[in-house]
Amino acid sequence: MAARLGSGDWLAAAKAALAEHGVDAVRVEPLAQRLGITKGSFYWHFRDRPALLAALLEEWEREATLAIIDQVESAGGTASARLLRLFLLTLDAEPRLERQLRAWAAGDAAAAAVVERVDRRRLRYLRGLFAELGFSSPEARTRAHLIYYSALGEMTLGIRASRAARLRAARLIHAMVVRR
Amino acid sequence: MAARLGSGDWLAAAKAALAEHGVDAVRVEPLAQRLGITKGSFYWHFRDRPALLAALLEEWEREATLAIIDQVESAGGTASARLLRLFLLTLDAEPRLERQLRAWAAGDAAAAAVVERVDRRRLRYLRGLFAELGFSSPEARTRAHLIYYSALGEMTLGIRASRAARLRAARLIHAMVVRR
DNA sequence: GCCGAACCATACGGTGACGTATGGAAGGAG
DNA sequence: CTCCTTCCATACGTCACCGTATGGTTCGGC
Repeated sequence: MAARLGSGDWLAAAKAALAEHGVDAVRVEPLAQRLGITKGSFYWHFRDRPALLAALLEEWEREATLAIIDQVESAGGTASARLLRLFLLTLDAEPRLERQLRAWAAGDAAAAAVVERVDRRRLRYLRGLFAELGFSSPEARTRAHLIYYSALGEMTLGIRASRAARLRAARLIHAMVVRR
Repeated sequence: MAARLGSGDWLAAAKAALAEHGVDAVRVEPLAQRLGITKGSFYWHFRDRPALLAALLEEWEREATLAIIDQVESAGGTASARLLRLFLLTLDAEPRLERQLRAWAAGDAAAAAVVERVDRRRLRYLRGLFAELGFSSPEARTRAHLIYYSALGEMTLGIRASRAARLRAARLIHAMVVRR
């Protein structure tokens, strides 16, 4: 069943390797071994390793922007409620991919460009929410940064408290950042 | 003049390579070429590449904790003033090393342990400042996290506004986080 | 049942690094 | 001046991976 595989399988394996061990583990021959196949398959589906990495970046850029924001927008509610919902969602988000992508971006211009675009889009969305709450443009900007940094920090830092503690912290931060 | 060099020169070169291009660029032979010397020298001063990386980690752990905190403590002032001073200092801090070390930590357990220890120490210090301001323990904890995440975000994210804008943002964040 | 296209295996040459072995050179103690 | 230590150069063997070449295998359409 599904003895043959397509470029999608390679991408999935690459994504898994990236999330677990970083971009440096996304190598053709190890992936082939992991897939129980030879690299002959890889060079049929992809031009070379850079092409795989580019595809990986492209896929992440698409997902990273839409995934959470869409989920929040479709739920609706006041700007403040959406903000809290958004923040709480990041508590349960899988941080490994996000983390490894930022690590990748530290040493690679293409990845850095993608991460920067994603950051900009997410920040723009957050600014919009604070604008809805009536904050002036620079105020909205700063508060957007503040809550975004917090979410990223919670996700990417090694220090992780209990879920209960993080939940309490999230509510407190939300209250501070929404308050006039 | 100083034709011969010691392990310190290798460490310095390694540190520069790390800051510029990440841990992956800290390789023996490229460093040797950059130093205008051969790797025969390296394997005299260091056991192997892991030993160099370990030394790099050790040095950073020492500097990263002391450097800023000491500077702030020696200046004195109220807890709030020290907090603001600390935050402003990070605006001019060189973010590349910090950034690359976190990237390194994403794929290496030893580096991750070091970064986590550094984070813990810095957070402990921040918690102390908020405790001085009279915040309860969990409140102090959350506020410490909040301001730490912000500083890290400002340092490590690709998006960097003008210095004036960042300064304004820093003051605003400080005000929010200090307010009861 | 045949054929072309899609897919995979195998074998190869090339590259950039690692670490080792061994033989100098340079510099100070005596 | 000599000798011992410290430091560096050179040459080598190895390894992991890249990308290519080429030949096999499977599958859908006819």
